[in-house]
Amino acid sequence: MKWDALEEEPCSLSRTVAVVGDRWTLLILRECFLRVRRFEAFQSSLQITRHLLSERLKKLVRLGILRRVPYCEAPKRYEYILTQKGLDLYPVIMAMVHWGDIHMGDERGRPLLHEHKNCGKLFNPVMVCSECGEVLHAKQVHVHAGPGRRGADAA
Amino acid sequence: MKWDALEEEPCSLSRTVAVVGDRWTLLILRECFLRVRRFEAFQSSLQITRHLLSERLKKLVRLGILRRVPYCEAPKRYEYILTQKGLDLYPVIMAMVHWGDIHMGDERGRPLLHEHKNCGKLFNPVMVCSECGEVLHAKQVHVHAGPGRRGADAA
DNA sequence: GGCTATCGTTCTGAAATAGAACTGTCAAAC
DNA sequence: GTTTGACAGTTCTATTTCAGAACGATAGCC
Repeated sequence: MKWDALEEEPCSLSRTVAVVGDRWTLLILRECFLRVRRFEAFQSSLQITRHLLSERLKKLVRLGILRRVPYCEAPKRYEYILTQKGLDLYPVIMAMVHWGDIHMGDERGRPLLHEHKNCGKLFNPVMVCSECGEVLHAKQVHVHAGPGRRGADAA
Repeated sequence: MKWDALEEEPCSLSRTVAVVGDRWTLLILRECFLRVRRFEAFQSSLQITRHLLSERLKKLVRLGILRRVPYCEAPKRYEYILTQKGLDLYPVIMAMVHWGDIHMGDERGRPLLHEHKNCGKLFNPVMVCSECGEVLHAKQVHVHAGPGRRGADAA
């Protein structure tokens, strides 16, 4: 399956995977949420090849997840900054971080701790139902075909 | 960077990416949450090559995300079923589905709708703070180095 | 001029993926 | 008792993608 084909599937997961479903893109987004913004900074902290970094940044800009903003006129230099669409990926990243904290940790403990400024406490991200506020579990969710469904695929 | 190296990074996101950071693995997990369990069923619904499917299933079993359970003695046949570790990936999948619903939709509407059996309503997944219950936004979170941090990388 | 910083592009070999065919086991049908 | 079909993989080759390193462009500073 090609990446472009994924984007056309009648499945929101496929479409999201088409955008962030490769390791470098996810790692680049992690850096974005850690306030990294410049080409050299991404490159040196990720050890990604410059070629791939350039390509991924272009893709993220094209998709409206990052904005390319000049911060220096001469020579022309740009920063890559998350758009609202990009900021909305926060739950995806945090869900992955949390799963890694729980299931892929080592004896030394968590690499990073997250503090919620609103309440001042260290927290875990929890996924809840928008309607009743209860914690979500796969077995309590029933899936229906929606209006955008056409073929056999789903999620 | 090699996949194995990713797993060793002092970063929970890297470690999670090492496991689910490729498109086929994510799509296979989607199918698992939709109750798909057998080799042929994965293959025909995903149009994945048999070779890759075989390899990915092995990897997921090795990592303890799926269990390979015999359902037929002669001939030996197996099903692939989510373990607790696998079920815990539900927030990751749902966060991606929700982002796709919001940002990658088309005019026809959502491909799938999710009903919460507990409250009986169609819902969206929402990520909240485990301590105060408020909705999480990237800008309200402050990141600290944790005990498992060593070098430059983080998330 | 020579040095450094920043942001890329270009090149070549190595690795992963796609696509199709093949293997093996067993049950049921003819 | 031979054929067909379902299931769960493995093997093979061509194509695509990625890694690693070098190269280019632009400008500021000494």
